Amino acid sequence: MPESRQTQPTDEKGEKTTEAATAPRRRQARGERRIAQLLQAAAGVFCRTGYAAASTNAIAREAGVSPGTLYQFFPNKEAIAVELGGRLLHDAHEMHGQAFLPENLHKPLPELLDAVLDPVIAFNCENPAFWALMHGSGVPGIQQEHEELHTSLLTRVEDVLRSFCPDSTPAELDLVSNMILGIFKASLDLILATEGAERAAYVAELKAVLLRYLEPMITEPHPL
Amino acid sequence: MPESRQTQPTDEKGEKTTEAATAPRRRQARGERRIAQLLQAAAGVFCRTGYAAASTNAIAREAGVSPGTLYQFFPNKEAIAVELGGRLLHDAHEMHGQAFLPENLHKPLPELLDAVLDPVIAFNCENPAFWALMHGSGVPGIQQEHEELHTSLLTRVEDVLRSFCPDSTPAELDLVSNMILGIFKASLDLILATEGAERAAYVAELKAVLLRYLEPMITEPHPL
Amino acid sequence: MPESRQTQPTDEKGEKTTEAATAPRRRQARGERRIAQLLQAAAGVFCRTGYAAASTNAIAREAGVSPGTLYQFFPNKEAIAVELGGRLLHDAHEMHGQAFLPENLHKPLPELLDAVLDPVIAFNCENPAFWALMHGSGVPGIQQEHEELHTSLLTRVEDVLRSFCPDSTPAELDLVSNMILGIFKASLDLILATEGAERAAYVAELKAVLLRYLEPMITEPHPL
Amino acid sequence: MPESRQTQPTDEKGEKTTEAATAPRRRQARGERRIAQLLQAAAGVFCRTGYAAASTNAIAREAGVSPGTLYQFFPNKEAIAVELGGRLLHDAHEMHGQAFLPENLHKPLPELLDAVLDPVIAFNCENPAFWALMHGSGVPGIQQEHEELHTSLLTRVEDVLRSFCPDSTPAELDLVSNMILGIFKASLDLILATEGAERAAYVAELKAVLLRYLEPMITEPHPL
DNA sequence: GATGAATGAGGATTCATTCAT
DNA sequence: TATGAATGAATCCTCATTCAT
Repeated sequence: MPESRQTQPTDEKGEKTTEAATAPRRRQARGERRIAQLLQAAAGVFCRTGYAAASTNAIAREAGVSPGTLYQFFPNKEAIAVELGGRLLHDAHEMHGQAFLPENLHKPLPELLDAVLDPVIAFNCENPAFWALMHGSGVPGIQQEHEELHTSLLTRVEDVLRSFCPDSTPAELDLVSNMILGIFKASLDLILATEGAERAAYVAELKAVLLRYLEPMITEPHPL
Repeated sequence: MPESRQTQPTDEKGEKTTEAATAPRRRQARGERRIAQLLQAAAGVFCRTGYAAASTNAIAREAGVSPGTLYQFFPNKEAIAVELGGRLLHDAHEMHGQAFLPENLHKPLPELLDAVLDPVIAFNCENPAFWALMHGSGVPGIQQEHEELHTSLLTRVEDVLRSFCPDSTPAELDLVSNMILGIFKASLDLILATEGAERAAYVAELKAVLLRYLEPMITEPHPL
Repeated sequence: MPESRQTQPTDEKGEKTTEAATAPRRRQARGERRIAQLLQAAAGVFCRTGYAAASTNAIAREAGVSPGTLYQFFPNKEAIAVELGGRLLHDAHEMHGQAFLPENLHKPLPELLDAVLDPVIAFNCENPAFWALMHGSGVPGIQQEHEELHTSLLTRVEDVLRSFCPDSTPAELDLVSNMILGIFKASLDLILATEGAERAAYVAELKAVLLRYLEPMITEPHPL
Repeated sequence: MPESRQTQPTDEKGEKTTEAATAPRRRQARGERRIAQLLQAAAGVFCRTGYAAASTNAIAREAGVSPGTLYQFFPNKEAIAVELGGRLLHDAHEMHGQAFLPENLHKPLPELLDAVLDPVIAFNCENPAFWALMHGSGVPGIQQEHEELHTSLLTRVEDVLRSFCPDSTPAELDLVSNMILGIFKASLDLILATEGAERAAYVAELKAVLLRYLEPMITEPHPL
């Protein structure tokens, strides 16, 4: 487990900013930097070669440190992926908060799709490692994060869906939400694999698919 | 390609073709069986652990033979995956031929979706290794097979699409076909992950998605 | 041990040339052919790759038989080399008998060198495997043959030498004979590595070296 | 070339060059020692079993380290042989510089032979692996070193020869030089296989052979 | 006798992880 | 802490040899 997670020794008392307190803090700062450096390197390597084929030595090399240093911060290879996944997951959660703003629920479907999908797509374009990691590592620790992510997203999608089709059974909601997520992921692959106008076209197409899929289900007339 | 495919050495004595030809054939039959056995074992291991994490020794063990035996028929690990992929690909191509029958083109969209999707889904349910292999092995030989499969499917989908929307530009056709394939693959994941009624529900949902996505594009009125 | 060496079941009585006796003989003949075929193949492979790097499967393939067949005639890889070495050794001994004819001892040195060296060189040019095998296999069985060959040659050379320098001590004889053999082997490498005029030049040079080396040692005036 | 040769990463902090530079240097020193240790072990194993039969595990065991350690310094088995050959080659070149001093050219032949042969023989007696490696490994990398060595020696011998027989054609020089080298190598085998007085006797005999072989060719009268 | 499949120990090499400095 | 050498189990693959047919 990375040191960054260790409960910092209640340093918030603020007193005694003398050497005895400054040195550890500086060290911790350096540690944070190292961890960030290592995670960024890991992100790059995972993206390029996938989790399984990524060697810890390669990650250390990419980060410009020795393998020993890597193991000073992470107990093993999986922990790196889990921590990286965790951080990205955290950012993703925050981003999802922005995307699924309650006020969006009252927009008509096309605008809601824009409001939700655009930031999610943007996030994934900026953090390609996220998708690469979550996809298929086969590692329990990450699998769990993936499921966490999936469940969280599923819940959010179901919430939106419920506001549009209040009469649906939970089973229906689950079914449709999973389809939506699946369609989204599939499109994300195409979006991440392209650039510029083509990418934009896939984004538009994704929205079209979802719009046409969902429109007939809407039972609750939305304002405007 | 396994070595057993080598042209059998035409015994020059020529006498007693019954006995002289039966023995080699029987031996070849044993080899064929071993190959099938090994490929089936490989399918299982690949399915469970993925290509990269699958060890040749594990495959041999699963097949109940020694590692040396495996290498009597396959020069290396990749060759196993390529041969397995090739065989499944072959079966897939045949199945696609059935699924995309020319006569299906004249059916209305819902029936066409049934006619095309049902056999493809059935095939994938019966050969889960196919999807696992084609997905992400990172191995050149399989990558190529995957692309071959993808291109072949893309072409077939485009052909269908063109008959429905003759006015579309090639770029549009390509875009939409890729979306269709993506949606199909995403749904396939869900379908393969479920069973019974739930699986059937996902199948139905997939058809609904495609139907609603494609219906507005139809420009060519189909009979009835 | 090859069957060819097994004491043939006293078949020389000559009686009963009927089927009961003919069949075995034919079988034995076939075995002899197989052995010759295998040894020839082994000679080729040993020549090309050396003993250590030569695989029994490669020898079998070169001979056009299966590995199992090879082991029907030879118990292991070494036995092939030993038998091959033994046969070549046998031929070499015969050839040496021709080269070291007693009458040659009375020729003047230059002619004696021609008489001895020419057939030996010819033999080695025709049987390059001989030299390759004898050289450096590291295998006990062959090592022994090599020593046998070496000793036999050494004795012959010493005999010649003694007739030229009857006053030499045994130690001197041994020393000089070893030098002569060494010079011969070194030159043989050069001779086998070249062709045509260049080869002839090396042969001439070898004789020159030996002539000049030995001439000053001659104490016994030879006739004519 | 072992990885340890990589340029040390110029620590950018620059402070305390005493401590900051000593630690890496010490580590590098350890690496150097390991490499030397491994090469010495390899020399022993190659000498005993030859290159092909030498296993990397055996070399590591002989060096008292784990197989992984060996691969920290050498990328593969061949690299060990090449590096070992390279180092010995380097030493040999230096030694040849001493042996073929220009001033030796003006000595009479017997003294020149002493001046040249004695150090070369001494070197080979002290580094028996050199000869073992250069002889017959079949590995491209070493083959090349062997040829390099051979060419270098050939050139030096031709130079000496030319000063003695200025009228010889290049072809003659090449022929004779190759013979000289061949005789030398053959004698070296005998010298390395013996000890004490016997070894000295072979050395003397080698000189006698060369002296008698070359004397008649001398056209240029040397001083004294 | 012949075949070729089967065996399994052994060899080269990699890589996650630990340790001395 | 940082380093990079050290470890050794695990992997892919080879090949001499045996066995069933």
